[in-house]
Amino acid sequence: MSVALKPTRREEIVTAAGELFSKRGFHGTSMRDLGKHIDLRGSSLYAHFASKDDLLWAIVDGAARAFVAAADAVAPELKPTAKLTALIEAHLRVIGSELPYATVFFNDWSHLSDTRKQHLIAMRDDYQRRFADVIAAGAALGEFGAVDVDLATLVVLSALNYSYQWLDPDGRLGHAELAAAIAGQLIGGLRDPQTSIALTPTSTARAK
Amino acid sequence: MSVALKPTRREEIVTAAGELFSKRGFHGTSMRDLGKHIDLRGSSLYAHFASKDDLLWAIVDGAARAFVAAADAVAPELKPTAKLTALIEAHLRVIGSELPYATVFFNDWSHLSDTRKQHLIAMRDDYQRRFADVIAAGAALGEFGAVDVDLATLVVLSALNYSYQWLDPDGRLGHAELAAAIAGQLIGGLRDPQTSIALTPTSTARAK
DNA sequence: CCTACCGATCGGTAGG
DNA sequence: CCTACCGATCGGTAGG
Repeated sequence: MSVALKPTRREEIVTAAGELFSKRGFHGTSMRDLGKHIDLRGSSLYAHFASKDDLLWAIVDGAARAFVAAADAVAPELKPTAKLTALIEAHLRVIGSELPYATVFFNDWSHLSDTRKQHLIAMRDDYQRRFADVIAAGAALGEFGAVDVDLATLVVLSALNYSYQWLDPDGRLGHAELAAAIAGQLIGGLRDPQTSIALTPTSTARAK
Repeated sequence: MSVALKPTRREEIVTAAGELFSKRGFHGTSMRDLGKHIDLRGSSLYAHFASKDDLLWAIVDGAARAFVAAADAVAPELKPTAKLTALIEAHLRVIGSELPYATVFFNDWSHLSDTRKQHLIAMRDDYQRRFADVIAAGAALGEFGAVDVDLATLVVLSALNYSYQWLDPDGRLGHAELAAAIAGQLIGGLRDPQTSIALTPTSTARAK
């Protein structure tokens, strides 16, 4: 919440950690490396975080909460198409506006301690259900076709999540245009999923 | 190619590294850890690989080649819709059949040495172009709508790539069904992208 | 492929 | 927030 002016030392640490972890990975960054970036001894970081895992958790949990908060801000009374559009826009906004944190979130969540990993998975399942519910409602109302809701949800969220790899806040398209185009494409796929074309049996050989 | 019987020691190492790196990450796995899993001292691994980076490269380059080989096996004369379906199926087949390698490919490619990273990015750009070309051809022929080709390509490949996180070779759906459903959804989005709905200005507050 | 070893570095603590 | 330090471990090499 308080971000703009006079970041606390703790915030400074989290910001720097977000940048370093996102570039070199959690295990590829040492506490000493991190300290150097904010003129602090590595050992002094432990006055603010009891462990490296706690620091990772600050980032990952913060990102998870940002996703939930953005989805919470979507008007609940919207019809499925409009609601899914808003959810997609919100999701992309969080990724785009907090790219280093989003990168750490997606790349390094698996290196959290077991308890926290479980906690995070529960949060993710909840979050995912919001998308699934909207897609199911859209299918029920005829706004979307008769899709496999769980699979369709995974496809939509996959397309959104992987965008942390290529989203460019300073890119050719502004956020609104980008989000609208992506939402349009993903929702088009829900409205009119194509029935499968018989696949020619391509190479049956395993590639390796 | 030679996989079924009597793996060489080198293959054994790569297989074990694929499993460990995919679980704990490249920097989270030590050469000694790896050695233990195949009854070898960590130092003995250096008789087969000159460096840990070489070992990561064996995995990542192998996965990259598998993607290219699978795409090469797609009949070139197919019309855009059928061709894109086949490309999607091929991409998912590589991920699903080599899940640990695919996981390392997507999670740890950024930890390669700079030269190799550059090499890999060039391969990826080539590979990506195959998808972009088919989508552009489809748009030109009217099989697809007038999409932003580069963006539409990123959305399709993002949806496919992130699937390494949840694809389950022993899951509810078989590979063919799964691939057909995913391809149907993604191609539906290219055929009939929805024009954007005016977005209500949801929370303008940054989430963090 | 092993033993023995290198210098460097790791996450973290004690005690101020 | 620092100095000094802990035991453990890292990637990698020498020499067989």
